[in-house]
Order: sequence, then C-alpha cells, then structure tokens
Amino acid sequence: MEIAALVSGGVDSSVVVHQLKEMGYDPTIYYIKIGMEDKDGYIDCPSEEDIEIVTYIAKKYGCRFEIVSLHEEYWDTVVKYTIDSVKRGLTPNPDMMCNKLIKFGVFEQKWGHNFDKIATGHYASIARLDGLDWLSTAKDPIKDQTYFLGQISYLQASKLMLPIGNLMKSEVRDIALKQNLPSAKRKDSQGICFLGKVNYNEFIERYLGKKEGLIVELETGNILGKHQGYWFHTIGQRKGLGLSGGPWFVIKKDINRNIIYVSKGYDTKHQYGDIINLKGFEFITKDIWGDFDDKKEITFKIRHTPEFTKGYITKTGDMYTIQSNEPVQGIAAGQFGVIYDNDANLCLGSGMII
RNA sequence: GAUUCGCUAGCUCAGCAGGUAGAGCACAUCCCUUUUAAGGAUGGGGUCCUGGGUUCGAACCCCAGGCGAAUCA
Repeated sequence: MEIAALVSGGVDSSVVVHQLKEMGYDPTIYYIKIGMEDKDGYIDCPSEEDIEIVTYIAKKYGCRFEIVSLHEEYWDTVVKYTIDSVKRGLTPNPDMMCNKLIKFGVFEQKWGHNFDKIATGHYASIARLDGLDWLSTAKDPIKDQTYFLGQISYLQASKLMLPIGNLMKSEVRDIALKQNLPSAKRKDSQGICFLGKVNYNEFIERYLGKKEGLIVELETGNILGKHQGYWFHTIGQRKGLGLSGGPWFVIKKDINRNIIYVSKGYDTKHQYGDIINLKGFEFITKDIWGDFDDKKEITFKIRHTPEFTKGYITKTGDMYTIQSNEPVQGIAAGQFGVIYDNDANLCLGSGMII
C-alpha cells in the first residue's frame, strides 16, 4: 500500500512516520509549504526549522521526501475565505478550510491521488462500521481534532490514516523522546497555522484597515465607547474592548452601521444561547437520518473545545437546528457546528452557524 | 451669588476614629487550546486636584484657590 504522510515538523506528524514504519509501511513524506513569508516578507514563518526537522526524519527512516508548495492555492482559497468572512462580520475558521481545501483538497489532486492513503498527525481516528468509514474521535479527549475535520467529505475521510489518534499526547511525546526525534520537545503549534507569530488583529488590519465605530450596550442602548472596526471583534469576545466596569462581552454586530453591541456581567442572558442554526449541513459518511420530523439526540461542538455538549437536532427543509441541553457561550456565525453521535464517538458532519 | 457634596490607579469607586493607599473592570505577560473566543495564573501602574497650615507624622483635620455636580435665591 502506498502512503503519503503529511509531516509538518511538529511532534505529532513526526511520530506518525515512526508509527507507519512500525506497522511495516514505507510512506512518502510530504512537507506542504503554506506560510506566506515569500509573498512580501511580512509574515514570518518557521518553515526553515520545520524543513530541517522533516529532512532529518525522512533520512532517519529512509523515506522519500518531497517539499511542495501550496502557497498560491492556500492564498486563493483559505486566506481569501478568511478575509471575506471577516468582512461580512462572520467569524471564520481557516484551519477547517485548510483541511478541507488544501491538505485533503488540492494536495489530493496534485499528489495524493497517486497514493492509497494519506496519513496525518491529527488526533482523530477512522472507524469501520457497516462497510463504511466514519470519522471518529481521538483517544485523547483534550487533543481531539475532529472538530477541525468536520468539513471533510467521505472520499477524503475514507482515504485518511490517523496513526496517532489512538494515543494520548503524552504517549506521542514519549515515543518521540524514545526515538530521539528532534521534534520531541517542540512546543505544540498554536494559532491559525499560516499566521505564525503574526497577531491576528494585525493580519486583519492589513487587509481591512481601521474604521472607528461605536460600542453600544445591548440592553440600554447606551454608548459606552469606540472600537476600530467591527472586524476586530467576534461574538463572545471579552478582550480588547477596553471598557471599564465590565466584564463586557460582544453579543451582536451591526456591520452596516459598524456598531458592536455588548452586554455586561458574567451571567448575562444574551451571552448564552441554546439554539444553533446550521446552513449547508453536510454529512461526512452518509445522511443517517434522511428527512425527519422528530428530534435526534446528538452531541456537538460550536468551536474547538475539549467538551462535547449534549442536545438534539431538528431539520426544517435544508436547515438543521441544534437545540442544546445547556446554554452555550459565544455562538459565532461563521463558525461550524460539528455534530457527533450520542456518545461523542462518531463525527457525523457539520454546517456553518448562521 | 449662596449652600451642600465631590475631586484617590486608564475607568467606577473603597479607604474604618490622622501613621505615606486598595477592589472591580481595563491593560500586559504567561498557561490552556492547531481558529477567532471563553477560562486560569501572574503583573505593571497612583504628584491621593493645587498651594499653604496644624501635627513627630495627613489621602484623611484647618485655610485659600481650581474644577465638577446638585439645591436654593
């Protein structure tokens, strides 16, 4: 079986190579460049160190190694989508799009189709049930990354190999240490992948600039202060408002009038909600319910968090609606509602929150 | 014009009956987390409106002035 392993230079994907070798496979390693440092030098990217490490890994395990660039494609899809979303007042999820469109999208068309499987270091697993492949959660509940994979298709899922999904993060580190992998002690990567050390707001400002607007208290209509553009604030956000007497949380945005509505206190009603409407919902493996009038019990996430929330889902036309059993904070349009089965075991699919 | 109340960290305020200051929010850093969040921990910050006076010593007492608010003419 021919396997392409996507290796970034972090611990997780490094250990993937080791695991594959242990299983008797001989993967071809791919390092995908997506950082934007070449574009204008503005965004600093640690790709040199990454490539050094991946080169070492490839040598150590005697694997074929290719460095490929999906720079342009990443720019034209993920970054464009991110800017567009933010401009429309939504809270984008670039990393989900990166998985769907780049790692398992363009990569597949250009190189992946020559392989039987694509292996990555995501914390997730594939379960075989009723002759079908199902994206399924990881052993390590905190590192579980199925949320970020919630937008992939069946073809993508069924081709995936996730060799570390059945390991705890600590086990992955142990393996890396025992094997003397240079990435063993590297810090986990955090933040939107292409940004590197660049601050998100700086990135947004570069493309959308600044535009002063009002901060208004939702309940009273009182003007509390000013902000530099609605695109710097997302629903549920507390930091960055600069208002005293809070805590204040962003509840709503009026993008036509460039107004941000906030609400005060830790327990304000408006900060929480239990209804989440999903647009463009797609099942990964198959539509297990078809059209239905009743409610289906599920668990779900509306952002990447360690916990699953319980609730049920209903369907009206093309629209799926989650009714949560408990109030959830910061329901941000543009993020994805990812649905799991009742035991938070299988990841069923996702739709965009509206 | 008179009276009263106020003027203390970026903001809102607390400072017991004089011994050189605190809390919440904000902010910064770190932790957590492959998004934007939330959450947790730590921290930086103050001519205590100004000038005199009383006192061993005043943010707190007295006098004068400045600014703000309210009330009465």
